[in-house]
Amino acid sequence: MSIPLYQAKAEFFKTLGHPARIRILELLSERDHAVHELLAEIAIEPSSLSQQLAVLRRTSMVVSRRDSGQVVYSVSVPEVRDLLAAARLILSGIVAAQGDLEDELSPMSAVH
Amino acid sequence: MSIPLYQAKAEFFKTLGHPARIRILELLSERDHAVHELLAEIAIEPSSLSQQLAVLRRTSMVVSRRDSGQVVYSVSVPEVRDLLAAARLILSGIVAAQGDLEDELSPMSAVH
DNA sequence: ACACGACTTGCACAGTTCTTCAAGTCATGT
DNA sequence: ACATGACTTGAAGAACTGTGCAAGTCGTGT
Repeated sequence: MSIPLYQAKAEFFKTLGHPARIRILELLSERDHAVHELLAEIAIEPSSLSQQLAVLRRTSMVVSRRDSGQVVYSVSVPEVRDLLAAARLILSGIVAAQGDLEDELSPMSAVH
Repeated sequence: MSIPLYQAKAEFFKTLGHPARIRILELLSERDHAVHELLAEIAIEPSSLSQQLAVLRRTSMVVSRRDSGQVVYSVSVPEVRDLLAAARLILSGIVAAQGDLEDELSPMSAVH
């Protein structure tokens, strides 16, 4: 049952490898959100949101609790904020180095 | 004309979401390596290694140069090291919370 | 010019992940 | 007890990713 570390890391990053899941984590790292609040911010089917939340729950990155008829999610590991920040840093470095990728990346950027 | 940032982030993390690519980045963040050196450390087919290197090249996370008959790779963004460290931190947090995966995480965790 | 080692690329097959629809659960208000 | 709003789950097909083999390129030494 020995899962090598690099394997665990890969799984971990894979969990972050989806736009909706990134959005969720960013919103949750600001403050806790009920599912319907997330739904209002992220343009996606309820069932799809639920699927992505399930992925994040499975990897223990978020936890949910019931609160007066709603389900409220929160990040279980506060360091997630640091990680997203580190990613932002690297990303801006890469973008700056490439200089001109921004234009190609714009389709559908209206949303955010 | 801004990139949907969460989309770019997701792509970025997706790039990290593969055991071989994690290994590669860890090795390269120690020092530059020629392909055949990577091959000696990572147990995969040459063509598979090459494919994964291509993925990392495409996302500008590594660069390659030819050097006396060999191809040498290096990380192009030094902050990658920080990112891997941040991931390690979160991972150990999650693991500690879950309790019993720790043993598996020790092989080679001395350095990384 | 030729062979060889060091890599990379193309490709087909297999496995994995996403998306959506339909159905199901659960707690609250009437 | 029933309806409703708030979510979750199951499942099927589409889309994407990874793997290994065969073939190809590139540079160096003979």
